[in-house]
Amino acid sequence: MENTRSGCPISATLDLVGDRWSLIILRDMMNGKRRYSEFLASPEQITTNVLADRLGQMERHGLVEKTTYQMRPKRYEYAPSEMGRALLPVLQQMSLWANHYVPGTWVPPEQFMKRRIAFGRPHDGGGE
Amino acid sequence: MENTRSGCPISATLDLVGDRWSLIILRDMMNGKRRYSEFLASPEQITTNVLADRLGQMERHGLVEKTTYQMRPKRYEYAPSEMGRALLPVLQQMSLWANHYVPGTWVPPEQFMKRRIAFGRPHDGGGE
DNA sequence: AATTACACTTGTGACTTGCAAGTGACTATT
DNA sequence: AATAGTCACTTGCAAGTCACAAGTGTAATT
Repeated sequence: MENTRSGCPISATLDLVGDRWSLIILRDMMNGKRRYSEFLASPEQITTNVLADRLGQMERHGLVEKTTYQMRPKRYEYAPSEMGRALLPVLQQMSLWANHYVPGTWVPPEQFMKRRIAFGRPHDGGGE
Repeated sequence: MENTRSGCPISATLDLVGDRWSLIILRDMMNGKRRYSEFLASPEQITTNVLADRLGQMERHGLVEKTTYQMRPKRYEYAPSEMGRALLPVLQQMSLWANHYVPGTWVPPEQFMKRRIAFGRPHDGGGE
């Protein structure tokens, strides 16, 4: 999941977030979660090594920004970048789709579904 | 990638199509491709075993319908079901996002981006 | 000094993927 | 009639990714 398979925008998106976990973490961030332990607490039960790996990957790709929220002991928090936040419409469409076609899925809160994002000017993903 | 991790519609969607290939195959189907050899010919270069596996998985999950288009020798074609076609908005949003944020991605044809789908009545995914 | 909290890292085995080659049913060509 | 070709796969194996459990480093708390 590192370099790009083709110029197709769909495959490019999947090369960045086309796995079982990245968009779950982004979803949590959109809902205000910021810390490692908060992501671990989600019902999908991501494991610690995969979480650390995905956070690092998304940071390298410019989807997530890592900041130190406390020195001594050093503690970090993770927030979605503009590029990361701009994936909200993808998450919203997935939600609408699953609510229609996958029985038993819950309906997300209005504040999640109604939120609108605005694209900023494009920037380079800052690949590794 | 088989049973559901939580009731979250995003995680449910990812449980069905959250891998590197399923949505690429669906994209090809949305663009009219129907046959095994056509999917293999795409620039992303899926391998034969993964293609066979994903087609079977998506068929079992009700995203794809397999029909025999010729007896003697038996030949099959794969078309997206309504459930599969309903993922178009997800693909469109991914395209918009990548065109904005991932340099070098091509812009999909208008007929792909402008197409609109209508949700039918919900139906059960037809688990395996 | 021992315990707790947070944010990870490491080790191991199981599962999934990529790559290459082979198979079976037929059709077309020589 | 034998050979070659097409299509839609299947099989085998090595390499990569994942889940699960345990351990590490820094510092505050008791």
